[in-house]
Amino acid sequence: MPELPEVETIRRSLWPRIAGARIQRVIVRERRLRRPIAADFEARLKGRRIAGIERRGKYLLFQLDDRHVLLVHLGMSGHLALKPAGVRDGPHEHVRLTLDRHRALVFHDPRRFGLMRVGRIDELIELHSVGRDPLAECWTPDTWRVLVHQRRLPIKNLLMDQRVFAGIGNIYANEMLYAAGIRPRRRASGLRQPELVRLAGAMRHVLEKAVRLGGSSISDYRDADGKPGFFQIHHAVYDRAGEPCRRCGTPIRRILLSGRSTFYCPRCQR
DNA sequence: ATATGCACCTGTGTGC
DNA sequence: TGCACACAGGTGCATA
Repeated sequence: MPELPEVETIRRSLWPRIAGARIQRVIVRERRLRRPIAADFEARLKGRRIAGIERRGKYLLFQLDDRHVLLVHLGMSGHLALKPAGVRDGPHEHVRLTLDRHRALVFHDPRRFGLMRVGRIDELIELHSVGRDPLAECWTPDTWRVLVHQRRLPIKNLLMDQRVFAGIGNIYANEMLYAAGIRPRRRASGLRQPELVRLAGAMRHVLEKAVRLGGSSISDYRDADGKPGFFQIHHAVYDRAGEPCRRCGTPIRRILLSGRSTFYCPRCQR
């Protein structure tokens, strides 16, 4: 479900409320996530304080006071919510961290594509292949030339490659390609300099705007306080097949790229 | 090495 | 109303 803007929104809404909180109890109701939750998960968390929250791509890293890290990935349908302790668990609330001051941090994930792990940061192999943050880095034309060099795959697939651009998923790949006026199927290596410059600007602009608006709430995404995002109101192409392009009125097209729905305006994107 | 297809899950919407 | 099917914000592994 969540891409960079949604994960960043959760991080920002969570941190001021749980900074320094002590984890008093750990309740795991379902260990079968993308990978099974390890047997020592509870013991490694109990009694720790939350010393920081960092984001790497779509991963959240809760820094603990013993130099370990709680790694969380929300997959397609994962949520993190801060609730009053004692509120009854719903059917898909797999992990509950009871905090001090009568609160609980709850992980909810119907499809169970999410991930939760505790370890030293160098033990968390998932992080080894996470690429560079599209917002944190300065993307120069030289950087882009290296990235697209001899890459014959569609540019949309390159944008969604987490080893390259950490955090971009299906919604924002579609939206930034529209903003840049580039068709999703174009080969990465075939993009010309002005197109790369437009794409670099669109990447930053789309993601920053989405973060400002709290991400996209398609069906049930909420931040840690239960508030929805509002970027979906501004989607130009995502999930708008057949609807008129906001710029030229041409119906938005839907195609499949590597099995993922892909949307574009045939007139505005070349 | 690189690119695609499919599997992993549950929930929801659509059409018959 | 019920049923079958397609599809959903992601990732990883097997296969060409």
